[in-house]
Amino acid sequence: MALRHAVLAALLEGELSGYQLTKAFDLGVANFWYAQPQQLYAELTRLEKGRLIAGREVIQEARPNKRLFHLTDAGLAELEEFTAAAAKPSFIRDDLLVKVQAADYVDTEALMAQLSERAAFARAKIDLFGKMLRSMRGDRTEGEFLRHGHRIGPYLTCLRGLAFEEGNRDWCEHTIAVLRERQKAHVQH
Amino acid sequence: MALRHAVLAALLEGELSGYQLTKAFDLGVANFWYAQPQQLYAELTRLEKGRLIAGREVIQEARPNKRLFHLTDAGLAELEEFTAAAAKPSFIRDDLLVKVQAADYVDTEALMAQLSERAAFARAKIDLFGKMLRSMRGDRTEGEFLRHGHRIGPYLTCLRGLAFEEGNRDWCEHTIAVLRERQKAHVQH
DNA sequence: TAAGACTAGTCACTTTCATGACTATCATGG
DNA sequence: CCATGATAGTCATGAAAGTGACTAGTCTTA
Repeated sequence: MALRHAVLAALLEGELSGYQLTKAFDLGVANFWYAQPQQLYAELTRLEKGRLIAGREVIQEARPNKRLFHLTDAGLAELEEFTAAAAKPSFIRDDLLVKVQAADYVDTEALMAQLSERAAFARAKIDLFGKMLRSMRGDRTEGEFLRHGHRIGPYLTCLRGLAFEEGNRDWCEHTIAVLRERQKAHVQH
Repeated sequence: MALRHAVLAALLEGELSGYQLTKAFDLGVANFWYAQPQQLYAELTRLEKGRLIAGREVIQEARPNKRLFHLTDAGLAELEEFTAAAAKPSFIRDDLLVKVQAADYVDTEALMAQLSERAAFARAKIDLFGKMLRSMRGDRTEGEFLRHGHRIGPYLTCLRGLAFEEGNRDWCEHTIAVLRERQKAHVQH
């Protein structure tokens, strides 16, 4: 029951089609969850059956018809219940960390390539988050916006995403530097 | 195929029993993955069947007998192959972020309680990581250790875990402060 | 003007993860 | 001397997440 609530939270923004949701959850734009189209469509079906969301069909001319979903009262209640329930601690769970854990025993070259790829990915997301934050707060300062803005949830999660990716970038760069220096030292012997 | 490689990477440390592994992966001590005992035992069984690890029984007097596992050559090869393969990007996936995303619509009191619980948890882990790092590097400085230490993988992943938890702590505290100030402002109207 | 990307979604299937309940024995504290 | 808690695991089952393959029309651009 996890993606479930992420979808409900996303629908707080207003009406969204399944396809729009996939855009948000897909390429990592959603900074608080991630899921693939198939999972989202399946979840939407389940949620609609449970009457936590309701959809209405929109007939379109130039492109396929779509269904726009919105939260029902029951859906909002469910989300509130979920928020009140105790959260389990979260952990990093990342292939790349497993690989670095094994760094002393495996091919360093391949590992460094992956670390720099990840660093590049992180930089791209940092960029994206910066733009999203700016667009959410408009011409107000961050402090101003957080004090008086009317919808700060997405802004706050975006801030976490930003910090997380900055952490990724810094760690990847640092790790690369360490591995490179050891490589150099090793060659000299 | 993810826990699988995390277990292999953990066994690089040397021989470990299933029970010792659970201690490492359990309460979040392992900074690069997390799993419950049942999953680990199941994974160990699978890995042994696939001959990626091998176990030997140790008969004990005062406590139950145990099986110590170690990597086989095939296991090391598998780990190397895994490390060379492209890593998929990782995402934060956290209940708490979903809840904050909904912050504008749900009970703030309960949410703040969870945020401060999480902050406390993060502080505890920061402490733990600090101790682990110190014990790994001994009396050397970090730079010294990273240049010349003979096993730096766990140290590097530990650094990522530390930074992650510092990020959690800071974000939780900041978010609490923001929510509290809004609450205050709201009451005054 | 054909290839490729975008909108909009579905079906079937597998792999992973998580949970609860259970069995033993021994050591320690109150 | 009895209740915890640590050591060392096992079994069964359910929930969640991930993957591949597909349909079908439209818009863009090289």
